[in-house]
Formats: sequence, C-alpha cells, structure tokens
Amino acid sequence: MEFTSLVDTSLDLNFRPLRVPDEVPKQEVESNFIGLGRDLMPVKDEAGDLLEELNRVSAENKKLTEMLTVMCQNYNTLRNQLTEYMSKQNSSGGEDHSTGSKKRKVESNNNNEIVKSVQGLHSESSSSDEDTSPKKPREEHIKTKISRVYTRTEASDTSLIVKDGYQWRKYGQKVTRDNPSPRAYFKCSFAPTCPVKKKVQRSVEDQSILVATYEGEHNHSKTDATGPVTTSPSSRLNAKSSLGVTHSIVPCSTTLINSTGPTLTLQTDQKKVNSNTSTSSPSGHKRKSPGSDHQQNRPEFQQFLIEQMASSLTKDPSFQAALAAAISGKFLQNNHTDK
DNA sequence: CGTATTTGACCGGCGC
DNA sequence: GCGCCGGTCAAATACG
Repeated sequence: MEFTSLVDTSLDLNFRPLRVPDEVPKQEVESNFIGLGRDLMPVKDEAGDLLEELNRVSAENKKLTEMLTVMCQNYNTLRNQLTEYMSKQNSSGGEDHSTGSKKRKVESNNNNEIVKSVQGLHSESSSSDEDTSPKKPREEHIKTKISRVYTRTEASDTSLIVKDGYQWRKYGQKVTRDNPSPRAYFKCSFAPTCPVKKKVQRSVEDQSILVATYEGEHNHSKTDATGPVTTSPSSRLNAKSSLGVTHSIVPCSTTLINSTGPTLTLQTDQKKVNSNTSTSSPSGHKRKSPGSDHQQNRPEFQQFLIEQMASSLTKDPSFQAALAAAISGKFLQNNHTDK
C-alpha cells in the first residue's frame, strides 16, 4: 500500500527541517549582519532566531500531526481490510484451503487469535492462560506470539530463506496438503534457549511471495555479527535511517522490506498492521465485502487504536533510539551553530 | 572434522 | 479406533 510512501518512518523527515533553517538562515543572518553594518543589536538577532525557531517548531509540529493523521487513516484502512479478510476466512473456512475438507484446530485457533487481537481485546494473554477449553495440550503454544511476514522473492528462488536478521536452523521440510510448495521449519539457533520458530512457505496464489510465520518471542537481541544480518531486511530498514543509529529490533514486530519487493507484516499480538505498496499480497485480493467493522468505527475504539499506536511507538527501542539520536543531534547542532 | 542441511520416519492431535 | 495431517526428530549427507 502507499503507507511508507506517504510516511517516512526513518525520522529523516522530522530531522531535515531542523537542519535547513539552521544552515540557510544562518547565512542570511550573517549577510544581513554584514550588509547592514555592525550596528544591529545581537539581542534582536537572538529574538529573530527564537521566532524563527518557534515558527519552525510549529511547522514541524503541524507536519507531525498530519503524518499522524495519515498514519491513523492508513492504519484503520489496513486493519479494516485485515478484519474483513479474517472474518471472511472464518466464515468460509478459508479460501486458501478450498480443497481441504478438514481444517486443523490449531490453524483455526490461530485465526481466532488474530481476529481477537484485531478486535482490540486487552486480555488475550490472560484469557489464553485461563482458556476454558477442556483440551488444552499446550498452554504455551496458545500464548506464543504469532506473526506473519509476506516477503516477495524471485519465483525461481527455491531456497525458502527469509532474511530477517536472526540466525535460523532448518529442522524440517514438509509438503502440506493445501499448498503444493514445501513448507520449511526453522528454529532460532542464535540462543539455545530461544523458543522462536519460523515456518516459511510460498503463497498459493503468488509463488513469488514467501509467507513466513513466526511463533514466539526472541529472548535475545538480533544476531548482529553473524549470518544474513548484513543484508537482512530489518537491518536495511534500520540503515535507512539517516541518523546512523544501530539498534536491535523488537522481535517479530517489524515490517520487513525485502530487496525485491514489498512485504506485509500482520501483527497478531500488538494490534498493529503495517504495509507498504503491496496490493497483491495473499490477503489483498480477498478484500471484497465491506462491512463487519462496526466496532472499529466507534470513536472510543479509534481512541484506543491511537493509544495503542502511541504505546507501540514509545515501547519500541528502535523508535526510542532514533528519537534520542535525533534530539541529541539537534542539541549538538545547536551548540555547534551557536559558537 | 565440525557444522548445517536434507529427508524419511515417527509422533500426536483431530475428525470421522 | 483408524486414518489423515502437520510438526518434529535424527540419521545421512553436503559443505567449508
């Protein structure tokens, strides 16, 4: 979708307005200073600078407000589409499994979990702890975070490798019933205790799209020194920041951008859906029937969404690091230009 | 030779 | 209880 094209998440957009007025007006001030002689009072310059700064901050604030509005709109749109897709899949038993007569309970549980989180219920973790289902073989399985990442690759590429900055060990491969392409099973091999698993399979509709399903949370940071890190989509996402900030990413909560095309992340535990220019994602073509979005149009629900987004941003170490770098950079720049 | 990957066998849940 | 199916194990193999 047009999400990332509209909103530059690298903070570069935020940062740039800080520089331009610092550089250009400085020259103007100097030229004024020279042109008008030295009888201009420095206090007046300072006041002018302050006014300029105030205007700049106001403009920046306005810009940020607009960005937030756009983000909210895009977020609502995407979430509505996801909800439609999920409800449709639930009602029809899943279009991806049209040939299958039976649907495994695990998968329907996952779908329920996704829809549940999409509907904004606060208590998914606690409710899954106290699941009233009589048969509950693996509580931790239900508790695990599950997210899907759609990655566009070359259709001829059969490696089933999704580079995400972590180190994975393949422990199995299966051909599933609903998809002729094999599904690969990976475990996080960076830390022996890391419980995260990953399943990678090509999309039925579009063979050039890899669907990576992550289960669990990493209990370590990214494997920055090894493996595919240097070319990982996430690190590329980080490197996109002009601030030069290197940091770890919140596990399983990042939109990944593949080298060959757009990706779509479905966040199943933080009510967050990110997307970019993809309109042909596996879920995308099923967005047909409008409706089934009574709840998300309610103002209090939208307020809740905004709070969730703000909360996600403030909890995101990447965002915090970028923000800190931007602020400190601004201070340093101010100190430098003041001298 | 050590490590990673492959792949057939096995296990357990689920539906009938 | 049986068969189907997804997920996992582990021996064999490949690779650096």
